[in-house]
Amino acid sequence: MTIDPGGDRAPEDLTARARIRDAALRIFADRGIDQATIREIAKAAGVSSGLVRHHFGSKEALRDACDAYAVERMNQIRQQIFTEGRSRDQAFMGTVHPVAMLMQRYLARSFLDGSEAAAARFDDMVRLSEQWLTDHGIVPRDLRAYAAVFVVMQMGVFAMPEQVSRAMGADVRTPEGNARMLAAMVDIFAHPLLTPEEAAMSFEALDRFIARSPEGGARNEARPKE
Amino acid sequence: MTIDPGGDRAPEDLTARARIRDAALRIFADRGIDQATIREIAKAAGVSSGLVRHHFGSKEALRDACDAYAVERMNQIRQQIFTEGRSRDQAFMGTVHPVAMLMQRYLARSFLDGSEAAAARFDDMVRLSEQWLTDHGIVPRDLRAYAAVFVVMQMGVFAMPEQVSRAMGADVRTPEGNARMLAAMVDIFAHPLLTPEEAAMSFEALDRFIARSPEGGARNEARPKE
DNA sequence: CGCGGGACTACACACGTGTGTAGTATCTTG
DNA sequence: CAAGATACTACACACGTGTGTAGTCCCGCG
Repeated sequence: MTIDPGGDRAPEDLTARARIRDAALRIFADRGIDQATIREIAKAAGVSSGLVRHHFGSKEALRDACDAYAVERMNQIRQQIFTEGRSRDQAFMGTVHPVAMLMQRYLARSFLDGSEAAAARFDDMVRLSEQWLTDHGIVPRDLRAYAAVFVVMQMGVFAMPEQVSRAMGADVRTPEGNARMLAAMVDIFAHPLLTPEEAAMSFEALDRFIARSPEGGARNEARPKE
Repeated sequence: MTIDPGGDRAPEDLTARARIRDAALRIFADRGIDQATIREIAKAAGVSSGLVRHHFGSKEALRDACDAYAVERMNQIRQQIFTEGRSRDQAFMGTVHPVAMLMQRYLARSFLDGSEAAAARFDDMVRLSEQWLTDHGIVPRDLRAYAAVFVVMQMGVFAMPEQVSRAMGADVRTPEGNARMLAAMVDIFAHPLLTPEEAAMSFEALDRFIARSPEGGARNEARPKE
């Protein structure tokens, strides 16, 4: 099953440029950005490889276009869910949207590969997480590290869909499999996994390492790129 | 700072074969397996590229050797920590060991890239997680999905060290930065992030999707490859 | 000493890659 | 209609890759 990043439009109705971008987004998300080839994308879009270059200039520029489009689509979906008054469960329901699923996988790949745009996007997500945590009255020992780890944990789930699918016995790239995976995430975050005693012992041991470092103790220095 | 996968031995004391394997492990973990090149590994090991082939036959075989060595080293470390009677916090303290840090990053890359050995290793970790959860008296709604997601979440942290480091403002590839990151993980798992009401609403919404699928409801079918 | 085998290197090959270029079709617009 | 731009293709180039091959060095052993 292939997901159309454009939504409900039929592929033949799209311009070649849009078809290329959609194919790139999907293949980038599936194979990883470095592994994907221009020719493969062109073939999937039903055009020549030269046309990809004609429209986007380079692979890097094509990736930038995908980044921008992914962010735009995610914002659209967020907006749509929000204005539909589904704010109760927006955080998780948004991710079962087929297009959102694809975008999440694309973004995860983007984080893995690394780029300026990806870094900026990641920092956005960390900021959003910090806000969410603060709004929920959660006050971690180390807010920034907490939020950063929180984000990578969530994205890790979208970064290794094959492993999760095989272990679960259901394809997480389908809405149903994805929903089941998300339900497991909710379950994880709904209950504590460590007893206070276990956590205290781990903290004590880990703090010894952190304190040993000259920089490890500093926690609230200026954010890189605010 | 580069970590020596072999431990405390000086690089010049190792055989060329071991130096190649160590260099491969480190470069695979840093760049990703597909991105790493034989020539780069050879250069890092101080040998010719032909020697890599002479000793390992192919890149895939080199990777297999790294897989086997990573598992072996991880078991050694686990054993060591266990026999030292540090079982209280073994789960997290083991991962601050410099070699263990590297192996975790290697394994994460391995999961991302995908291979038979990686899949088997992942399934091992899922099984271990299921056991750990059961031993801790945690009974999730969907044990297999829960354990699978739990594993990818943890590995996701090791898969995107650059993103976490930048957001945290400290390199998680150092023992201190890693310890700080792990402390954040402990903090996340020590307290619930969702209220029972929030979790219930999310479950209700997600279950609608799961129930819609013919396969989504089945959860305890035979494990693939037990 | 002789010599055989493993460690090791230098070099070449085939291939896939992103990119460049020239040319053709198709659409737009005055 | 004319003509210029735009969409699009086919083909070639330079380069890095994993892999193959021939040859050299060196150590152990009869």
